[in-house]
Order: sequence, then structure tokens, then C-alpha cells
Amino acid sequence: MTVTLADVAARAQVSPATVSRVLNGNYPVAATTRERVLRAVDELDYVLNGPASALAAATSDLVGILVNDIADPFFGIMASAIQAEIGGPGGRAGGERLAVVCNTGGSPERELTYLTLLQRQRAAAVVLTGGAVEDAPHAAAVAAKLRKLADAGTRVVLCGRPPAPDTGAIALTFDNRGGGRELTEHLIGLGHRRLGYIAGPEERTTTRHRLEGHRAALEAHGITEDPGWTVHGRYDRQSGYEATLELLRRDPSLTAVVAANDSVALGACAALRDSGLRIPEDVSVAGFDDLPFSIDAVPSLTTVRLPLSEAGARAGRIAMGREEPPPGEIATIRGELMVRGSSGGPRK
Amino acid sequence: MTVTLADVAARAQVSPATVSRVLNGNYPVAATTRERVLRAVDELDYVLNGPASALAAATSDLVGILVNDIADPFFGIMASAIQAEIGGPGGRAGGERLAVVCNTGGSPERELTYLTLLQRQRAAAVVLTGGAVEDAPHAAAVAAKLRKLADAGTRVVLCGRPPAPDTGAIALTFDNRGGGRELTEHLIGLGHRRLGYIAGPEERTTTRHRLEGHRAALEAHGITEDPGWTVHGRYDRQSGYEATLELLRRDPSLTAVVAANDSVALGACAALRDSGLRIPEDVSVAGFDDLPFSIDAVPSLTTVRLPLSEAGARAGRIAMGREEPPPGEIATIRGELMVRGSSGGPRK
DNA sequence: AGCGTCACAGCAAGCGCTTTCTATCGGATA
DNA sequence: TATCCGATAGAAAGCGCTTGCTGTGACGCT
Repeated sequence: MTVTLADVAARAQVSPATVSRVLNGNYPVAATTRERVLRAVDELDYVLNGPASALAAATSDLVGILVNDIADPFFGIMASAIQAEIGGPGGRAGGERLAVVCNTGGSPERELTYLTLLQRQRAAAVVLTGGAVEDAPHAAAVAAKLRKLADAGTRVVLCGRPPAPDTGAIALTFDNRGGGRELTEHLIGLGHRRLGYIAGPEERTTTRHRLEGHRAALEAHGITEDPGWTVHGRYDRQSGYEATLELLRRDPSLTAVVAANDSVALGACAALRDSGLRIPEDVSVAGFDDLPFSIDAVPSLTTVRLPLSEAGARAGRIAMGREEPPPGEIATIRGELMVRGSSGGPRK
Repeated sequence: MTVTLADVAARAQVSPATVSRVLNGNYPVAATTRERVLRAVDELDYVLNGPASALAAATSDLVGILVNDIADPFFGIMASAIQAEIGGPGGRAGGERLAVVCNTGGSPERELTYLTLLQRQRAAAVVLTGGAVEDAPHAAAVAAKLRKLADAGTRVVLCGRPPAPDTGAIALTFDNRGGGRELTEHLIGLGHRRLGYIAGPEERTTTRHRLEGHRAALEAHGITEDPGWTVHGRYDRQSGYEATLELLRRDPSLTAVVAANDSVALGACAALRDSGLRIPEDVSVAGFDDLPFSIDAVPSLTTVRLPLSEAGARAGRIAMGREEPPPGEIATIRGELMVRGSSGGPRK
């Protein structure tokens, strides 16, 4: 029914071992023999049996990429960059690896299950992107899993995620705290003193770090934060819309709104407009990430640009063993403040 | 070193066969035995060897999702919906399947290679999303591959992609032609007579169908199209920006610009604004897809909404055998015209 | 001429699991 | 009490491939 290595061997009049060696190309095979084998492969339309190969060789060519939300360009862009480096087909040199993107939906359980699934497949490498959930037991479970993966020879890389000490994982971390601080300082510099903050979901490292940066900036400038100035929500547009309405309700005198990310900021803009407020004349708005659409918002969004593509590419190369891990196995990647039209001096 | 089935069996004092049966749960095992085995699995922290299992059982739990550009929300949204249904971990019932997203980058070769890789992994199902490349030899190669996959028992579903006759693939197709026509008719209805069109890359089914719809509308209303009114480009914002500038150069009297998709439309809006033109007073703009950010554009984008999530979910269910394929194995999914602020009557 | 050296090719032993077929055992039935 | 049957458990044969080790001629060296 299906063509096997043995069939090819028979056709080429060589042993299965030879066919295997031709296909894997890590053992001397005479040119004429190789030629003959290749022809047989072609004629028979042979396709290697992945599982069998992985079993025998005790390795597979699967590389897992875990993302929190594949529908979010933040992850899409990183995944794309990672995958480009992993190779998949068309990548640069190296064996062909199947880079697979796994969507955890931000759920700790799914994250764990995917890791198990990848472990089960004996993945060659795993890249985890984006913020982690801070729930202690879960974090411990993930750490344990990562260690096990690393021990089993799977290269583990964290991209845009805080380091996981003692797991053997390489971490490329975004400086969310620094970015958050810089952003808010920019606003304060413009004269804002009453700033609302729309945070992401609680218990997420990204959420916490950005918020900490924001608060550090406030504190550094002697601004006492009103507890009502912070609202938590999801990392999407709708959440930003609702949260902004809530902020306005709590304190109509706010002159600036800082959002957890660009999507949230867009929702905030919509809410402000719907409330009859002008941006930035009445209220300034700032986002985070600098996703492609942010520059097209009207006014264009002041935000912190994160080098998503570059970080992803680097993570991909490290996962493939094509680039040295950073010293200490941890690298911090800084964002860049992008001042655009959505931020300006406060009214009055 | 690694824990195997045999280790678990030894620990639980049963045969490997029994352990396997407990794990797969399709054979009667006494409750107490099962209990004992499960405990051993737990204590040993056993993880099934996927390749070995796939080899022995001649099936795997991998499901491939091919997308043209994972950084594009169009695909991200579909992939997300598909994956949610495939299960992956956390999906509803059914065995746990590893839904993997493969990024072809729109390249025919990579598409083919990914299909081979999935075939090699003996994937349980494959979902191909988005438009296909129209290059004849390539189309034939893909068709052949799909047939082979289907023959090997892999369920093949096309989502947002034209049918592939005689391949055994189920197709859920978007009515791009109808949507394109409706959109342009809306513009014509507003009084526009000189409409620019920014098409996607040539040789893509999606590009062609949308353009055909546009032209059908023009023709139906007796409008003779100027050859300079159409510009081809990529499906991204920058391309839209450049193409719009080009259109304006060719014919400054255009009163409307129809874009291949929303990202392109956003780029078009930016170019128009930068050229000192107001939307829609001077030029109306229309997009396609209705991605989440489209409603936040200023003015919000008139576009054709495609039920990406719904289609993806359905494709996922069909791929899992959880929903009946449509009669004739082909279903056409219509878009819905969303009239918003970016379209209005022409000036004068 | 004699023999170590290469360069290749084949043998065969698994890799860790699934699954068919074959026991086994405690009733239930006659 | 002898027989049969359903419910379980085990033995063992692979699944298709990789790879360490073992030939085996052809060469080149002394």
C-alpha cells in the first residue's frame, strides 16, 4: 500500500541502510549508488515515515512555538519571524524542520498540555512567546516541564517572556517596565498630571511590568496615583473601549490614558471619540508594541515600539543552534518610544 | 534514562499491553488495574513517546493548518478558530490533537513542502486557508499532493480557498467575486464613476475573484474601466500606500478607491491623507475582510465582512469529523457589505 | 608480493508502542 | 459437578526506520 524504505531499496537494488544514508546524507555513499537510490525514490514517489524515523533516531524535526493568541498580530509577527528562521521549508540551510505554532489562548492548562504534547513528540526545540501567567503553582509546573524538556535535549527559548531560572531556558525578555516608564514620563513631560491606565489581565507578567513602569514614572515625578485611575481588562480593542468609558466615569478630569497595548489604545480612542472628546486636545492616548496599524490610527498612536520581528528571528536562530545564546542565557530587549499624534499637552 | 511504557508496566506489575490499553482506553481493563497503572504513570512521570505510538498505530494526532501569512490577522483569526475546534488541549472532547499552524508565506514551494512534511508525519487532517496560487504546474502539484493525502486517510479541508476538484478535499469557499461586486455596486450607487482598484498579487485566486467582482459591477452599470485604474500589489498596508499614490498620479480625478483588503485600504487612507485629500469627501475608500481594526479607522472603513471565525470553526469541525461536510463537498460562504464612514457620495 | 587502508555497502539489532491472538479465572448454566 | 462464557491480562509479532559493526574489494605502500 504505502511505499516504504524497503521498497525503494529493492528497486534501487541496495540495502535499506544505504537508502537511509542517502536520504540523511551523513555517511559516504558512492555517487552512482546515490543517483540510483534517488531515482528510485522519485519513481516510487516515496515519502519518509516521520514517526518511524523519529523513533529510530530518537529525535524529531518538530519545533514548537507557543503563543497566547494567534489572532493577535503581536504574536503573529513574532511567530512569523521565528518560523522564518526555523526554516520550515524555504528557510535557509539546515534540515527541514516543521515549525508549528500552538495557540494557548492564554490558558495555563493549555500551555502545559501543549508542552507535554511537544515533549511527547520529542520536539527539537520549543519557543515560548509573550507574557507568562503568574499563578505560582502553574509557574512551577511550567518551569518543571521546561527543565524536563531541556534535560531531554530540547532547546527551550523564551521570547518576550521573563526568564525561567534554573530551567536551562534561554530568555529574550522585553523591557516592559522600562518601556512603560518611558512612555509615562513622556506624558508627564507634556504636562499631564492625571493619567488613567488601562492594564491587561492581572496575573500576567507583561501586565505587571508595564504597570510597574507606569507607576515608577508617576512616583518619580511626585504624582500620587488615584486608585481609580487603573482598570484591568483584556488585551483587546473592546476591552480598551469599555475600560476607557469606566475611567471617564470615575474621573472625567483625566487628561491622558495609557493603554496596555495598541489594540487597547485603539479601543480607548474610539471610546473617547464616542464621548465627544478630541485626541490629543482633550485627552492624550498612548499604546504599547507599535503594531503595524498603530501608525494608521487617526491621530497616529504614540507608543513603545517592540522589535518583535528582530526578537523572534533571534529566538528562532538560537532555537536552531545557529546563534550563540546571550551571556548568562538572558538578554533584555529594550523598546523605543515612538512619539506620534495621539499625545500632546493637556488642555488648559 | 527516559521512562518507557515497559517501566510503567514493571512498576504497576502488569504487562506493557495493559498499560497501553489503559492509556488508550479502548479495551476493558479492570478498575483496580487501571488505577494501579495510572498511579505508576503518575509516579514515574511517564510521557508517551509520540513517534513510537504513531508508528505502531499508523496514525498520528497532528493536524496541520496552512496559512499564507501568520502575521496577518486574516489568517490569525481563521487559524485561531480552526485550532479551537481541533481541540488541541482544552478543545472540547476527543483525543488530544496537536493543531499546528504552518506559515507558507504565500510561496508555492513552501506550501508543497509543508504538505509533504505533514504527509510524512501522517497527519490526521490538513486545513488549507486563504487563496491559492494560480500557477498551473504548481496547482497541479498541490492537487496531486492533496489527493495523495486524502487517499492516505488524511482529511483535507479548504477554508476560504477555491475547491480543488477530484482531490477529495472539502471546500468552504468565500464568495469573493460576489463580495467584490456588491462593494463596488455600493460605490456606484453613491454616484462614483471613476474608481481605482488596488488589487492583490497577481496569480492568486482571491485577487482575481475580487477583481472580477469589481469589474462585473462596473460593466453592469455601463462604466468603462480605464486600464490605469487598476494597480497590483501585496496584501499589506505599505503596498496600499504606494499603490494609491500611483493611482493618484495616473488619474487624479478618481473619486473612489477599492482595496484588495482592509490593510491595503488603511494604507490607501494614509496616502490620500498625505496627499491632502479628505475621506470620504474627496475620495471614498473601501476595503475587504472587515478585520477588527477596520472599524477603528477614521473614518471607519466600508468593507465586506467575511465570517472568518465561523468559517474556521466549521472547517475545524469538519476536519475533526465532527460535522458533516456540505453537500457536494463544497460550500460557498458569502460576505456581508458593511457600509461605514469611508464611503460617501463623490464631490461635486 | 604481502598487507594495512580506505571507501562503501549490508546485516541485524533495536527504537517504544499497538494489537492480534492466546491464556486464565471466576462464575453462570445445565 | 462438568461445561461454557464473559471479562481481563499477557505474549509476541511487528510498525518503518537508523546505525554500530562487520564484511569486501580496490589501492597504495614497503
